[in-house]
Amino acid sequence: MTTIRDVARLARVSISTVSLALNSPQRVGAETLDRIQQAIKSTGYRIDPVAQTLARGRSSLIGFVAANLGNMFFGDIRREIERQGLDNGYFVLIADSSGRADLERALLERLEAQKIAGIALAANGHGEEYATFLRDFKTPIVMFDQKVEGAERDFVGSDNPLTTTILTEHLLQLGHRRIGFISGPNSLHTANERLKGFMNTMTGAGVEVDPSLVVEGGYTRTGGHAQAMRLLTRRDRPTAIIGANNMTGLAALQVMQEMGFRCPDDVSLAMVDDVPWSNVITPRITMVVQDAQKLGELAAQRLLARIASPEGATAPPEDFILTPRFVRGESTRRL
Amino acid sequence: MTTIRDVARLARVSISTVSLALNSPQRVGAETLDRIQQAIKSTGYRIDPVAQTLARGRSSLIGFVAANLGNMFFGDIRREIERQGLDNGYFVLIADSSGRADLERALLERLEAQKIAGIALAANGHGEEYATFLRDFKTPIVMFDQKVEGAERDFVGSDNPLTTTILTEHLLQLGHRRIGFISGPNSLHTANERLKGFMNTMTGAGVEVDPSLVVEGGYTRTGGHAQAMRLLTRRDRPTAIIGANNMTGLAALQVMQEMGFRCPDDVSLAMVDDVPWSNVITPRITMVVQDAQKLGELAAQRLLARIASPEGATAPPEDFILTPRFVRGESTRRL
DNA sequence: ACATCATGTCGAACCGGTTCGGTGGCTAAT
DNA sequence: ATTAGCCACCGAACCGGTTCGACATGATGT
Repeated sequence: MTTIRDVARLARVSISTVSLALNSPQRVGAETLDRIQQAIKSTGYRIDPVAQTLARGRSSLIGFVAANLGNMFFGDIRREIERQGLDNGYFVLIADSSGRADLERALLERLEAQKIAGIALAANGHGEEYATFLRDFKTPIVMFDQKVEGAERDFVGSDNPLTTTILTEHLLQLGHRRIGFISGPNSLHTANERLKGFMNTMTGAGVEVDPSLVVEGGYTRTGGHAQAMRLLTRRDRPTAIIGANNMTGLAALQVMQEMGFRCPDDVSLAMVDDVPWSNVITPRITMVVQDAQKLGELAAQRLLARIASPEGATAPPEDFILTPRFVRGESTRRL
Repeated sequence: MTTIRDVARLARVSISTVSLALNSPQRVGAETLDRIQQAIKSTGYRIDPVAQTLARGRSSLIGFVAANLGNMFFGDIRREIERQGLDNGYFVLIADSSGRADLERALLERLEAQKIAGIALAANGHGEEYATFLRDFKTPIVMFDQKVEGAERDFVGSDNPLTTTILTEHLLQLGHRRIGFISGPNSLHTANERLKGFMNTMTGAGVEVDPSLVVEGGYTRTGGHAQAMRLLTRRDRPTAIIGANNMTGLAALQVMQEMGFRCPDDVSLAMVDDVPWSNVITPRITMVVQDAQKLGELAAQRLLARIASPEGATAPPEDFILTPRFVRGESTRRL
């Protein structure tokens, strides 16, 4: 391994001059700069990022923390952050919290110990104590998808109440009144907002919500499956089901198939978020989708800005809310 | 930040003793050890991984490099490696090469500069020069999925010729003779082996293969779509199609749906590898699946063994080949 | 009683960079 | 001619650990 000292010796300058040449070339004399660059070429010198991190107190790594990388939604965001990160010289360190707040916290602390430059986080914790933890974190954090009230961090997400409002209005328009709603964990911001969107739209339309038709599927496949099963085995089963995310929506479809119900003839279905290959699933599911790529873009830009400049670090936190898009499928029919 | 020197001062020992206490407690006197641990508790000292990496010349990070994290297959493997890694104190640094060999190589070099402890790699490069690059890499590497001849590294994968052999035999048994095969990039080991499995089974059964029915879909959704389109728009279109991986297989299904063909009534379909939610796709696709979790387990174990012990580092490379499993769906019918 | 050895601890060098307070030489202002 | 100021460069301290050789002490062997 050739070090900065080897380069200095070869170029007959001090190591501090080499360091200068590397970091602020304009502050070094033209001829000297030339000699140094020659020496770098001929030795094949590559700066040691670890030593640099130790000396600078900050690495060129960016952290990406989410609940479930298997979910295409997070995958798309990750890809975008990784792309922009690499372009700016950052490596992306990925960690999957599996939706566990305690694990997520441990991960964040480990990332911080690595002197990571910044973190993109889809939080799974909640509550005041957690918000304080996030607020006092010294490393720049940009939150996406899940907003944590009181964390006072940049946030990039979608208009979540709107997602379910759109789907609910759509179903109401088709004549549905008994609508089952498979919600997410009430510790999650998006889950609460989506539930709110549903409830408000229903009551706003003068339709009373049967509370037993609102179930909590944990945003997961297994949770969604169990709850869809509960909804569909009832005598007075709903005429339509809304899945608050892609996992629970598809789980509901799976249950319908397993139980021999036909969608949409027997039960209508709509959900929030897309999945890969949704266009080969029969029936094409009616959904509201978020622009994951755009979300990733915004999150990455904001994070890089925070990291790069001192003024970026002190700017007040900002929210970026995108409007989701309605995609009509064939999984909903007029009653 | 409290450092090792703070702890040393508080425990009234030298910093080297604190370091000893941390790394080989049995070499430190009981009473001294006690004082040091007290000091650690009371200061809340946490070792700085960056400084440790610099001093040791090796970090506690593991790299995971694959072509497409969005593909569930890689996702499952990643999850397993991450799980085992975390259990052993390793963080997993993920990088997506997007299937580009040059990018992959750059990523590997960056990982090495981070003094990463080990790498799990699904290679996308090929050729002798690339094999040499991998062989001479100083960091432990365990390869999975894609074997690179001459790299002389541990390899964890499936019996790839068998995957397509099984599918081909299945289709032959159903009376199919004109079978379209959407292959992967011939720079990839798995693609070649799967193609070989198909060709050998066909000729072994005395069936001549129409070379124009063997196309190269690049293992990607778009490539698979284009090639499936070519196959299905022919007058003498095949009666069955095999997708060499999940992307191309599903792309073929998508084309069938777009063109109004019914599967399996008009064209039969089979593919290698599963996708999430395949059980809500109609028809249920006949496939041969790899045990991704088991693959991840093996890869992680092997990598950790290489990293942990000096004898592990010198052990000769070994191949671990798993047998894939046939999953019969309803996408293939008797002619 | 003396050489031998194991045990516990320490000092100092080292890993490979960054950064800050100089210093010497040269030009510009007074 | 003197002072001021700037430019290019350097020395040394520092980031926070690890590791190795040395040393003091007390136990063991003969």
